[in-house]
Amino acid sequence: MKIAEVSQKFDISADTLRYYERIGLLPGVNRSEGGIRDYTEEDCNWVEFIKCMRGAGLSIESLIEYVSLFQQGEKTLKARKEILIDQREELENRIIEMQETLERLDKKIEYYESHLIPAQDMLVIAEN
Amino acid sequence: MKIAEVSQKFDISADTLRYYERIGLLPGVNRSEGGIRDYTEEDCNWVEFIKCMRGAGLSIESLIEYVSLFQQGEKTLKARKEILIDQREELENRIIEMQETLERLDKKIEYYESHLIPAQDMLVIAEN
DNA sequence: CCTTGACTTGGAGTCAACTCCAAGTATTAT
DNA sequence: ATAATACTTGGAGTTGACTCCAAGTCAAGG
Repeated sequence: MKIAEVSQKFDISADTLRYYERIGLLPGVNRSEGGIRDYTEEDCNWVEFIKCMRGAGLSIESLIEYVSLFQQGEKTLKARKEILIDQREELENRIIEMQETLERLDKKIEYYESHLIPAQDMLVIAEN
Repeated sequence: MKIAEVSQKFDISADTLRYYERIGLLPGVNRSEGGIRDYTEEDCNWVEFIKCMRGAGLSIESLIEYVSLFQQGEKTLKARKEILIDQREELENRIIEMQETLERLDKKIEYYESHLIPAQDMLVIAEN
């Protein structure tokens, strides 16, 4: 699969794909004789995985580390698992924080919904 | 309240507070005769609010718009409510996406937990 | 009054994560 | 074979959100 197809399939710009490769996040992509990238099925899986994890806010740094350990084989199973657990924890915390903020927004919207907000109560809207 | 206190109270650097003021996210902070910032209770509420919303990933741009409408008074109630609803929606979508990723991470961790991963199954870990 | 430390400004610098560019090479359609 | 299109590279530029800096002003203690 050429870069343009991968780009379209996963809605990631070709520049970003090349960038990921450059920084070691997507290593070992095969090339044709002419030097043109040819993504395997496995490469595509990684692309999809990275896109998903980046979408959830995992840092590129931690993903590079994960991928790099992966490439070093079975002896890194433990370290890889630890990264996953760490990142899982951080993600969960972010989600919890965001849910609290969501609830806060809901309350604010309720205030606005009840058309009962005189100017002097505006402060309350900001506070809550 | 002086900037250093506000900075400490909300764990936001004084530079960031000044930056927020400059870009119109935290307008109308009072000054002493000498020109030194003196945050009111209401200013502090805004600081806290902004910190919370930024923490959940709302863009500074949308927050500036909200604050700016707020300052224009009651006639902007509808527009403000719309911003809140839009942002709430986006936030919810992000949360949902992140929860899916959390579940995916959990599955991956489970794989690692069951010490049954031979080298040729590594692909599966990447895929799932 | 003088020193010390906190505050002020405008503007420059940093960081992560892309995104774009120019010059060149490869592939494909005619 | 040639033109048009897609790909390559290294490196520069951009964006959002800060973060730092220098030079100057202000305020509190001795």
